[in-house]
Amino acid sequence: MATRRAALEPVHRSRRSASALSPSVVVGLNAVIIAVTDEVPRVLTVSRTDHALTGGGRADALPFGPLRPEQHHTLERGLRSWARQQTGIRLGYVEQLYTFGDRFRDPRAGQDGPWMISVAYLALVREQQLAGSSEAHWRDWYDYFPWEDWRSGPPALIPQTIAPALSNWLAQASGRSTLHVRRERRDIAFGLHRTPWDTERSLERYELLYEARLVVEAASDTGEPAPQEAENLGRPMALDHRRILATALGRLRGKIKYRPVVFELLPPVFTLSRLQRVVEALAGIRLHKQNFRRLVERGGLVEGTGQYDEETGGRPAEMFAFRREVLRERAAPGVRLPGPQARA
Amino acid sequence: MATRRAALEPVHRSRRSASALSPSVVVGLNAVIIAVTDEVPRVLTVSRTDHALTGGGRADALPFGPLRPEQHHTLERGLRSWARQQTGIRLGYVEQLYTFGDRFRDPRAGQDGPWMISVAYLALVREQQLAGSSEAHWRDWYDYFPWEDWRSGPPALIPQTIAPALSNWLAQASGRSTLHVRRERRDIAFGLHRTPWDTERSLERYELLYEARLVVEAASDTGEPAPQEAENLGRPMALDHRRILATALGRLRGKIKYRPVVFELLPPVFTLSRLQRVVEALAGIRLHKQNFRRLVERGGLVEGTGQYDEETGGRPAEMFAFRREVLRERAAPGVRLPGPQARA
DNA sequence: ACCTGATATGCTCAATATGAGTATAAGGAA
DNA sequence: TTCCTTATACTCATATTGAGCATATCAGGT
Repeated sequence: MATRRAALEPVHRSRRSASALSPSVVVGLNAVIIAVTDEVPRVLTVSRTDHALTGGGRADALPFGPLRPEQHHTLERGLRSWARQQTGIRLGYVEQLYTFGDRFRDPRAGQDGPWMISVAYLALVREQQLAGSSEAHWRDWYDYFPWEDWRSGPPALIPQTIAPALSNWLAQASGRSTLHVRRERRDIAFGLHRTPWDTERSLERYELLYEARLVVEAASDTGEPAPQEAENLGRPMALDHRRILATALGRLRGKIKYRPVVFELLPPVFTLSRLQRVVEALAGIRLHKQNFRRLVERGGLVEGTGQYDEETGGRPAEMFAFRREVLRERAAPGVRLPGPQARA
Repeated sequence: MATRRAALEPVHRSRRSASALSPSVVVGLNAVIIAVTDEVPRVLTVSRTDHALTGGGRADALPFGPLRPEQHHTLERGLRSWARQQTGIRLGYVEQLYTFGDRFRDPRAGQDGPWMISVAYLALVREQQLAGSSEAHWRDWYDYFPWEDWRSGPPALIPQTIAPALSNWLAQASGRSTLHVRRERRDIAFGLHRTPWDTERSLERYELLYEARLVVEAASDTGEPAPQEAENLGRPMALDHRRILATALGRLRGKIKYRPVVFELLPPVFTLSRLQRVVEALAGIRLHKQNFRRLVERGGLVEGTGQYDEETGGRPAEMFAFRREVLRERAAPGVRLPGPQARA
């Protein structure tokens, strides 16, 4: 151990004092690549062995690679390069998401292991085939967060599994005030007790479940076995990748409301129904059709092209395109969601 | 040894090669600490020598320190610790802002110098005295961005200095399409040609000025002398700190609209006028008084306490307090800005 | 006591925007 | 034709906004 450490020192120290001040920091780059194909929002994952998980099996992971300062001129370019290498996809729209450093250390690396911080990015692409050879897969993001999909009403999972399990977690609170704090967090996160469901709180929800040890990652991080419920609470991912994905989900759900980013997920022309289905897929709720149309059309976000889609199976739908001029006209142009439709 | 190496494999191929792959990355932590004291939003700065600037003089900088993995258990705690050390202030509300890695390299370090990435945080505190000894100062953030303050109408700086300088920059565009792109960026960023002023685009504005070489930092980074206009376009900061501050400004302006963060800047009880002045200071615009009051009061964001402030110099104002229950009632509780008041 | 000048707080009203439908149009299939 | 399906148009009660006018309550001067 000691020798190993010593052997490493020179590498880190070589560049003068700055390095000596903060040794052994590895910067990772993670990509959350999102597309929407017929009603389902998908995330691009790669498969990788994760020793923390169930006996060294393979787990879903986000495309990832360490920052290489000599090659990557910027963080974002490094990210693009890794994404391309691991998935074959050339990214278009990319935005920085968050930098994770708090919770993630490889448990086996020990206290003096290298500190890893991950800079995560969100990328939006149009649906596309993957090159056959790669380890990459498109997966429904609701596989990871089944409680986030309210498109066909409130998921039964919440009253049946999550709420009871969280009540249990409440009961374990030590003092009166922790109890109160926990109850408030639970209610706000999951929309319990007359609190409305807030689509953007996906990260809070995941973190709450993690804290209550209800997702399998929490169990593997602590070494304790996962409780029964965890099996039903979504597909796990490697390391803290599901947390990163939850962050992406919340961010994207918020952003579509005030910036026209949905169009990154759509072809240049599309029907309003298709636009609506994409928004619904992301937000995880159903919207009132006529009002949605009124909002995007009269809001100047889209314009008709005069072409018609004959494949609808009903009356042909007009094809629309994003109306770029809206950027000049309105301060925060996005798909403001009209009140959610009552349950289907 | 071999076992250990294998165990780390998934994360990055062993410590040794990981370091070899990404040598010399220094992670810095920057704090943008904001307070509002009588109508002026302030940022906490420290003075530091900056060799890139005007012959090694001293420049304003944000509290900053490198991440020390051995000491700092999380990024945020590292940040708090540095902020405390450099300014004496113990931070309350803190959120991560952005990670900067793209533009900032110390010019003198050369190509193979250590790569520095900075994780910047936004902190909100109540107005408070600074310990006398420190190098820290509270500064009006509009000293750095004079064009951002629209509280007494559109700043003359924009039509008089910025617009002409940017037109000049437009003229230097090479092709027809770059010209078009530049014009659109300019108009949207600065609200020119019937585009509305968007308070949240402060980063875009700063970056545009930087690109057009109209702020002194741009000049020092390239080695060229700063053009005349740059002197009037805000007080400079060390390195890329003004960019970080511009990011903070935009983020905060956006966030007050959907999360009740303003209250972090206020004492537990306050008059509605004071609340309004704080919001106006941040947003940089004046609001319609009666409508503002209606919005926060009827929106359930605050509640009267029955106490009155006798110091108004007019009719005493009732003291209000943040109403925590709003978190349960509304999905995105914040100070939605009522339409800006017509110019004073 | 009575103005005047500040603020604070209340109330009105027209113009829009929203939520929730109902009605009609235009295709394909039985 | 008659259904069934999806698209698109129009309606209408209600809520939210933008913009002002009106009144209340203090301090200070006369």
